[in-house]
Amino acid sequence: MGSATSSSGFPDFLDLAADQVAEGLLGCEIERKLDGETVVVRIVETEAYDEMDEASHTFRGRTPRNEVMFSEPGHLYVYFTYGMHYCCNVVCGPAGHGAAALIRAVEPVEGVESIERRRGIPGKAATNGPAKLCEGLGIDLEMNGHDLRREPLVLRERQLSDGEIVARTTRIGITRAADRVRRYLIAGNPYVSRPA
DNA sequence: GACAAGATTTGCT
DNA sequence: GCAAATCTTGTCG
Repeated sequence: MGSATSSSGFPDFLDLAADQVAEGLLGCEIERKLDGETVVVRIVETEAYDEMDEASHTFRGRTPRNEVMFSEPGHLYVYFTYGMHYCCNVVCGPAGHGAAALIRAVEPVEGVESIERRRGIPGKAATNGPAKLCEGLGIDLEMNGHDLRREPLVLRERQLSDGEIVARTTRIGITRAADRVRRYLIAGNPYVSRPA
């Protein structure tokens, strides 16, 4: 994994393959500035996708929608689905390979009230799902392609706490390549969308 | 140009 | 546990 919190705080492993990035993102923080407020959350669950994956948006090549997944690692790929939900991913390397790590669940660290107000629901139910956390953090298509090194949405590397262990399982909500073990989560964390 | 499916969430039975 | 809500994207004709 990356070194223990580099000076800039920005992860140095994002140019690696999707699975390594997905695992490395666990424990990392996202700082979101919106409406004059600052919200900080900690990533507790992710999933890996890339061109060789039948379940990935990039499996059948480049399209207007997935173009961002082929851009520089460290950018945000946001997509709209089911006619009402947004989900966000961190673009992974190597650059131009159409890979990304879906952020499936986060744990509030700061500004919980702001998240709950936007979601209209208190507690872990406010951020324990890909579309839920996007709504809670006010992320939509306007953030597609955003550079995560800049405000108002910044990604910072953080180590897992002592005793925290990474668990791997098959992914959730997909029908193709459903048997591939590419979902990563912090074992036992109460904010994950579903236990391991 | 038309149609089916979708990296989900929520509410009701 | 199951189905509805809701609409964009990709694929096929």
